[in-house]
Amino acid sequence: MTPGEPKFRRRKEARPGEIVAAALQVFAERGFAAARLDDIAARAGVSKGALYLYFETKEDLFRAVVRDAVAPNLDAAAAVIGAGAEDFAGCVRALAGRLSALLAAGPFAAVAKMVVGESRNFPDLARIWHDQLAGRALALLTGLVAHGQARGEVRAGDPRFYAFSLAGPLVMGALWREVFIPVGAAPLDLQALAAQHVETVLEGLLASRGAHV
Amino acid sequence: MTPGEPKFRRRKEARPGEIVAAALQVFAERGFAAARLDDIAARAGVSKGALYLYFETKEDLFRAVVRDAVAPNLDAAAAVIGAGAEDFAGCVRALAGRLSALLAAGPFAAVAKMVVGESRNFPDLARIWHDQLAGRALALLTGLVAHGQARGEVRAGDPRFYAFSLAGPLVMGALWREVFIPVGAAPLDLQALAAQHVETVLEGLLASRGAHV
Amino acid sequence: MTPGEPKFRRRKEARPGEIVAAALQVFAERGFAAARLDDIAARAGVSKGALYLYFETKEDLFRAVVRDAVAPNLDAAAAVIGAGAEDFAGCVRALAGRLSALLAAGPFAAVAKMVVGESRNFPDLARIWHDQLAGRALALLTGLVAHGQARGEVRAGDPRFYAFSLAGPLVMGALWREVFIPVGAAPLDLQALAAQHVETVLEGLLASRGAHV
Amino acid sequence: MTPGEPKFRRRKEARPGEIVAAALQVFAERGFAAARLDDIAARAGVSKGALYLYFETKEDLFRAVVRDAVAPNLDAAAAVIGAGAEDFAGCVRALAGRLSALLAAGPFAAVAKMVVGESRNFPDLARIWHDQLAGRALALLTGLVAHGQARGEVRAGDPRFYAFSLAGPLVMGALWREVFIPVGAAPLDLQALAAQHVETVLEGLLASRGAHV
DNA sequence: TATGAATGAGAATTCATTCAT
DNA sequence: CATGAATGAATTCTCATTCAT
Repeated sequence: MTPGEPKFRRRKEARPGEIVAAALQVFAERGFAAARLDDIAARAGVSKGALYLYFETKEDLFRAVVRDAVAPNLDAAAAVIGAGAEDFAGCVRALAGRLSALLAAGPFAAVAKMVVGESRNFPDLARIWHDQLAGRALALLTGLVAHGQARGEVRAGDPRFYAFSLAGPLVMGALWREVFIPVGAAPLDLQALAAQHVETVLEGLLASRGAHV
Repeated sequence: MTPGEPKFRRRKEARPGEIVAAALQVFAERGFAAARLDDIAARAGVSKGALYLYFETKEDLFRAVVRDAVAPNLDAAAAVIGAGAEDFAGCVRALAGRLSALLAAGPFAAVAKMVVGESRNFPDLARIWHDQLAGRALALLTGLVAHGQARGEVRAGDPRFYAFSLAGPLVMGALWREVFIPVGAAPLDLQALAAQHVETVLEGLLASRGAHV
Repeated sequence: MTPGEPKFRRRKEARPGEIVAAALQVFAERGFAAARLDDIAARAGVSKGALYLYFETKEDLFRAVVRDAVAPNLDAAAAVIGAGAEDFAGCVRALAGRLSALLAAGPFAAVAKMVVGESRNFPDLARIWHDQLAGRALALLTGLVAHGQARGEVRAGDPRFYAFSLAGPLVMGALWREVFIPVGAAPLDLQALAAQHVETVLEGLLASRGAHV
Repeated sequence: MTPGEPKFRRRKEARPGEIVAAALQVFAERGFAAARLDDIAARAGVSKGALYLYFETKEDLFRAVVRDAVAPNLDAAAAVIGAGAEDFAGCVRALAGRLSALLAAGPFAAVAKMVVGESRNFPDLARIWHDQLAGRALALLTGLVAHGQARGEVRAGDPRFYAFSLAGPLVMGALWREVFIPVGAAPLDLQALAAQHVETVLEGLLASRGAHV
């Protein structure tokens, strides 16, 4: 539109990323079916036809969005795994900090919302999300707990359930923000929630216990 | 067939309910936009036109589905509130049992998935869901915690965060089942998860604490 | 348009035929790819969407057009076969008369043009056309010739080639009319052509031969 | 690669011809509308943009293809005309041989198929085809017959119809090959067909006649 | 000349909604 | 009340054409 700007920006390399970024916004706002390719193209600053230079179909673009959201977070998760040399409590505290930072900052929660909403229509995406991210993270936590149990640091019990006890409030908090804040719910500080939750789940809610500390 | 003897005459009062039930299934499977009124009508055993005798638009039907899922659970929640005369731990244990039973049995989790997926397209539904159900339940829990703190039963801390600590694993578990079980994830026993989680969050994960008990 | 006419003509039985007839016109004029569903719908007096109540896709409609053109002519061909009790020359004369009448009257030539033009894009249609019509007719002629040879009525030679000698001028004439008359070529009386051709091919062009008769 | 040594430098004069040759293939396979310029460019080994250096539009390219197929055959036809000094039967035999050779070898039949299929969309091409080729050839044959009649070599009758009797089987044979052989029809030897047909049409099919020879 | 990324008008297809019956 | 044929606006996707490089 601006006369100074070139009509054809010759940058094939940058385009897919720009399009995926625009698509993420629109898909997160509208969901897959209600998102219009027109809107995505407009937000990416390209024509509708240009989308098809980089992605075969709307579904293909959707997959790219989810995959692009998965990949970087895989690295983050791996980094946390690598740092797992500490004792159980320390490890859990570190994890909670990083995870809540991730959830609060990135498009992570938005993509999760999409995956939840479209899991039946795109089972392979749900599978990717599970196999690459959610399932892997849960397995990591489960292993951490089991390891702690083996070392006598953690009390007996189903370690997978403990993983839900550890992660659930953060997941719920992230979705809560995504879903209810836009319609007027009270703000929610994910990192503060994470910090308090970790101590809670480690030490217990009951005061009688806390008194012993 | 015989005019005089309407053996299987469908009572018109039942129709809306049948349609809402059919719509719940289809909406839960496909999401709002991808759900076809043809399918809903077919599953309800009525003609497509008949839908419009009871609901103005597709959106109207969707709202009815969500509202119908909210209403009965409001009563259930109220019942739990009424039973809140016990001590904090007992009250939490009772709540967890009932809530996990609700989540495991009803269409609750499926509707939650829809609300999550369509929260941006139907902000008023997200608002209803929040104001009538999720927010109310969270406030109930928050109040319970605050009451426990006032009585010295619960340690210090942000009671709203504690509410997330209490409810999050159940919410995450319910969505997990809804999203990942259909694509091959390991089964998840929500009630067992609830039972263990309650003890965990009350007593703490750490073995050193448990020893004091 | 006329106020007296009902907006919704409730005649599910008649519609497919009307649509196929309209489609035949448009496909014959434009070819498959260049034909617009809008035009077909308009010519059939229905909305674009109505097309999809009766035909899955544009291809499906095209196939229906070709098939509908084949079926009735099969009966006509069968009738000619059934009348094969006479001597060779009489049989050929009868065939030529009926065939030229068919070609001159029906949508036969127009459909043939379509099949020719789209044979690579719709090989199955070319196959149907061959197996049900063209190949069958050629085989009929070939058999007729062979029978005549066996009875000593027809001179030696490849009977299939003779079949081309018999039918070719009619086929060429039909396509000629279809292709060149619209662009200003001189008119062509197919039936007169058929009548003269039959005598020609039976008796020979050469005058010296004719003198012997 | 080395600027000084253009080993495989494509001569620009050859380009249009290469493009037309590629376009002929694609148009013959797909028809005009279904042919994609991408495919033509790829088959010609040039970029899509390069097409527009030589041809204004897709239609323009299509016209070039048809015209290029017409031109050389005009010369061949003229040569046959020039050789018309012989008697009628000899002239016809010579024509049949050359014509069948042309049809069997070149892209003639494929282009004819295109012209048939697109005659309504490109009436000027049908006109060119008629005025330059088909009509001219038919007129040549008609004149030949009339000449033969004037010399008492050919029996009475409409000479134009006789031209169809002479050419029709070859035309039908050529289209038959083009349309039905690709879908599994029995092979067809055009030259043998031509050879037998000429004798047939000259002498007559009937054995009683042949006996007089 | 030559390229190929980008455009955008155009076409097929879908589906919520209407309405004559 | 109930039906389901019909509608047509909306959306995805294609591809001839352009133009900065």
